[in-house]
Amino acid sequence: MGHHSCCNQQKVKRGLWSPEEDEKLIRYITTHGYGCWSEVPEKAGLQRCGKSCRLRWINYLRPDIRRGRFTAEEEKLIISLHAIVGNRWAHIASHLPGRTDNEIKNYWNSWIKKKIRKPPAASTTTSSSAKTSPNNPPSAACSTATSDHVVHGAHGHHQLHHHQTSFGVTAAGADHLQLDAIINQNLGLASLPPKLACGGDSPPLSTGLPHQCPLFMFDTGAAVSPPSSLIMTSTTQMHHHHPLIASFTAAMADVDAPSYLPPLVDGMLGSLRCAMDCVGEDDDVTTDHCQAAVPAGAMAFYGDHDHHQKQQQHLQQQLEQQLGQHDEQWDDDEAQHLLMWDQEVLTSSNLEAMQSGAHSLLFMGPNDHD
DNA sequence: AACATTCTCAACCGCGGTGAT
DNA sequence: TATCACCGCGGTTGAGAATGT
Repeated sequence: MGHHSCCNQQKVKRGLWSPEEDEKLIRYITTHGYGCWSEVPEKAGLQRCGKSCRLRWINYLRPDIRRGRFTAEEEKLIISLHAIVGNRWAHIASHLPGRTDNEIKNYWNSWIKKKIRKPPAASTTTSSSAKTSPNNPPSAACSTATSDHVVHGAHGHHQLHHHQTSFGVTAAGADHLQLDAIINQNLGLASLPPKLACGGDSPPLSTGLPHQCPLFMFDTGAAVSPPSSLIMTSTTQMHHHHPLIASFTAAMADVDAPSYLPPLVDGMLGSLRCAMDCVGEDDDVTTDHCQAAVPAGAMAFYGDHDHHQKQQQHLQQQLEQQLGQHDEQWDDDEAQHLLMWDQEVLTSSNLEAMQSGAHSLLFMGPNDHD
């Protein structure tokens, strides 16, 4: 194992930090700040590299660090955010004040490890045999899969696979979407068709998890064929009590701070502004109508949108053609809640343009801001 | 009690992005 | 434009703690 390029010097200490070292670092940072980490070790009298000092400060010594177990709300937020941004721990951590990316990453990895270790047969049994140590996330401890399906994104199609492989096999070469699928399975979601996985007719879960699934995400394309991902947000089961709402309402209120938003929607700020304007202008649309929010920072707006019915029907056909490579019937009630990408009127041609030009498509609930 | 196994989490590594020169 | 140094991030490791046998 080599050393950092910044710490090739002799006498650079490695390994666990001693209380004395911590004290030196804290004293230095609190009096001088940390403008240049490479200078910190020398000025603080530490035989560490700057990188190590930075890590120690950020992950452990920061005064605003929040330690202790993750709350249920934090867990839900992590799950939802991970479904959107994947292993972008720093992004996820930015939504959890006082938590570090390292902490979240460790938490997630240990959780996933537990899931992978579970034999497939266990997924059809009750959770009574699951370890219920306080270390286990509730959602993991109560993960009684109700499905034998795993959703994979592959080569332009989303597919349902009967669960014939162990989690270990599935996860071994998996990207985060596959892991999501595993998780979703364990949340009892994957038994539904992907496009309806969050649908209003999904039965309440008996897992103790909120029965309103905030979102469902699946990969529809190979890397060379955008969109690389689609996020389907349910409407009927989302409501404003979801913990994500508060988080992203705050984000919406500060759309000039794009760094707050995950990159997935960095390019969507125009749409979001438009959506916010819509809320402001339409008296019939209250915050209670902003029933859905996904971690990507999008919102679904509810309201009277009869005049969009034809557009939606047309969109439905398009989606059925382009997305519906499987047998399930499109649910009209669900279709009611599918729209819409920008302030543009949706046509088959601009839908195609959207799909060819966008890295990701985010379908939100119907709005009527045109 | 002793040993084995599993879990937790702090720390390290290497890569990519960015800004200065 | 190329190079370099630095920073931040995600992946990984490994020591110690906790738990199981």
